[in-house]
Amino acid sequence: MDGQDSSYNPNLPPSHYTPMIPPLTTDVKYNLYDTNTSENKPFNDVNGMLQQIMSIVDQSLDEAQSRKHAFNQSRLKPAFFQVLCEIKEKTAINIRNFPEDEPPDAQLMRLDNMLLAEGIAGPERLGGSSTSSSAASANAAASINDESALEHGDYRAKLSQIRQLYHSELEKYEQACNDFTSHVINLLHEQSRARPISPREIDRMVAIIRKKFSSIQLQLKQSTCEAVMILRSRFLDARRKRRNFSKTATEVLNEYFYSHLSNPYPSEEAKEELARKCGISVSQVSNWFGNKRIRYKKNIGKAQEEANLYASKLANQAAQGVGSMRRDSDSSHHGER
DNA sequence: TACCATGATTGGCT
DNA sequence: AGCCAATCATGGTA
Repeated sequence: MDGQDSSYNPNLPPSHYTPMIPPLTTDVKYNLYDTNTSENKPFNDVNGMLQQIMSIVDQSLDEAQSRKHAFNQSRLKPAFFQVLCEIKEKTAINIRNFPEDEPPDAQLMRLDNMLLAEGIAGPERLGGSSTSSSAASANAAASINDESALEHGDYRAKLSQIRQLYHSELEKYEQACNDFTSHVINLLHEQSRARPISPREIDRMVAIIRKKFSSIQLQLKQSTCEAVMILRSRFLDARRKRRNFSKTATEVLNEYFYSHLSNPYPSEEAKEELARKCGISVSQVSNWFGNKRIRYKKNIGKAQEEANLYASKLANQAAQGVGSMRRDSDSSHHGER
């Protein structure tokens, strides 16, 4: 075998050996390991040793126990264990056919990427995302950001809550995994004095444990991703997060609508101005007019009062002298109602 | 809690 | 691209 295996000595020095399983007998005779007794001599050459081991099942418990201890003290034991380890490597272990280098799980990678993208898994990042975006889209009414700042903060708070939970859980699993792994390693090391265990076997066991724990982590990551998705859909889906426009905004929009009732189709420039006045986006203005037109048409009777309301409002404004800058198309053509 | 109001979305049309 | 109509999903309220 290679140098790694040949250098491996599965045994502590015999003098340090303490049996894990206490002798079944309390008879002191077999607890004194006298290497000078005739029974122990056969362990000094390979053939004798093998013979002793093979016939151990025929012996009484006490006798077998005694031989076991004699074997443990034999100078041939390390070499013997080494051979057994090599045989194991070639046969029994391979039956399990443990995949040595399994490809990284695709799902796990996806989850990791997402967690990284959401700022859950990566390093803590400072909340500078909104400042740059608002600067970039200056025309999109600064007050929108003000209005949604509270919710945005709420979103970030919930996200960091998820992040915190994720990290503490992850750490917990990591800790548990390490504890368990070192425990098993210790156990195997201890057992390697009594039975042939190769370092590769231990490595494999560690790999198995890590795999088990990583599947637990996978579940954690999965549920974290789920939580983030739910959070996102709650907070970032505008449709779900519909807010009524402010009273002044609807007033401005209605004012325009009823003063242009004959042709309630604001131009792009008009939309932009309305958007600016109302602190909403242009597409929101378009939505509003779309909804308004269709709903006005559907229920003209009901809208009549509203129309009168805004008509009188306009009249008042005109009477108060604001009318110096006449509203262009209002009085000239509103024949239909 | 039921019901209506309202902003957003979707699909089809021009 | 802009619009209409239907629809969704939530907000507000009696």
